[in-house]
Amino acid sequence: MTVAEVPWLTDEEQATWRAFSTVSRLVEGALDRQLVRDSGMSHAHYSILVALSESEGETARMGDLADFLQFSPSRMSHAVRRMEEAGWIERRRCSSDGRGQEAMLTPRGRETLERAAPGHVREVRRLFVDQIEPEERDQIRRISEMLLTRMVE
Amino acid sequence: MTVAEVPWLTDEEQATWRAFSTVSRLVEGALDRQLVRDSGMSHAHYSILVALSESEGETARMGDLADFLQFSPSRMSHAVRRMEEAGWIERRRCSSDGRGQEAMLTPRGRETLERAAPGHVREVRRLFVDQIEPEERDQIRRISEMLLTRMVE
DNA sequence: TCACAATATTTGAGCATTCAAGCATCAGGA
DNA sequence: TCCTGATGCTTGAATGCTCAAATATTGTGA
Repeated sequence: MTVAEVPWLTDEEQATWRAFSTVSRLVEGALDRQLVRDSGMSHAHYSILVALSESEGETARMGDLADFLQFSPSRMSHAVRRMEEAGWIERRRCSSDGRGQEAMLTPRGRETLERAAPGHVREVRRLFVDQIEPEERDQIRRISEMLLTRMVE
Repeated sequence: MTVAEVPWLTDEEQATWRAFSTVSRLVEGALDRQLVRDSGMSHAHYSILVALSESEGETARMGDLADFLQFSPSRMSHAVRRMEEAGWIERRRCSSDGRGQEAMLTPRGRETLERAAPGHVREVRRLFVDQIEPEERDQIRRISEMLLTRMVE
């Protein structure tokens, strides 16, 4: 496809895209830094701890975790290895499928999550949730879920 | 601050936050992959090329670039070094301030940008711009710019 | 039953980003 | 003029993510 065949972005489209893209990156970066600074974990690690804590038996298959969080298998594998080294997670072979692995939250992992959560939630509120009106929240949610659906399906 | 003192997220707030956060990450990741695959550059590199191409004389101070794109100085420095190695950018000492550096687009950098742009714009359209109605676009823009203002000020 | 493709996950290399520290230059006051 | 702190940028170490390749197990059709 040549340049001429691509409909360029209008000024409005470009301004919207740049604002959205920049704010996403800044919010994500700020959350990451807060978690690393105060709890020694990345936002990815935090999300995995949350996902496990919400799972039946605080245990989940690697693939299910990856699907739920929309992580690549490799990202999940690297992250869980780190977290196992930190003592937050244990891995064991899946009984029903020898190829699979189950990740399980350890008591220490649960404690770590519980200590990290308040500061993280406060930051999510400060940067995002408490900045937007309920009406705006509904708009963002609707649009985000629509985009997500089309990307994931 | 203890757990009890942090107002937890309601289900609605949490759903909104998770959808926004996930979709931002997926869109950013998809754009990055498209650029790496088709043009051998990251989204950060692309943004720097665009910023330079829009600058007076296709030249800009490192710090101004970093401010404009909301990059950390160190991120900008590493990125520009790589791009200089690739022959897309030249760096020279700033004449008015011996501490400063000016980054300038090379002809090869401009060509690289022009070749990369159509595919990137197409992807931005496919994943974001063309998926949302004009009304939704205005909503996203307004909210994003509001959040940005409060983060950057 | 056997071969072979599909699936689940891991691994290693390479690049990007962050933080902390370092270097050079500039600006302002004694 | 000199000293000192601030500024602009770079550097190196540590970590995380992506891709491609590897490993192990499972399912399937002949």
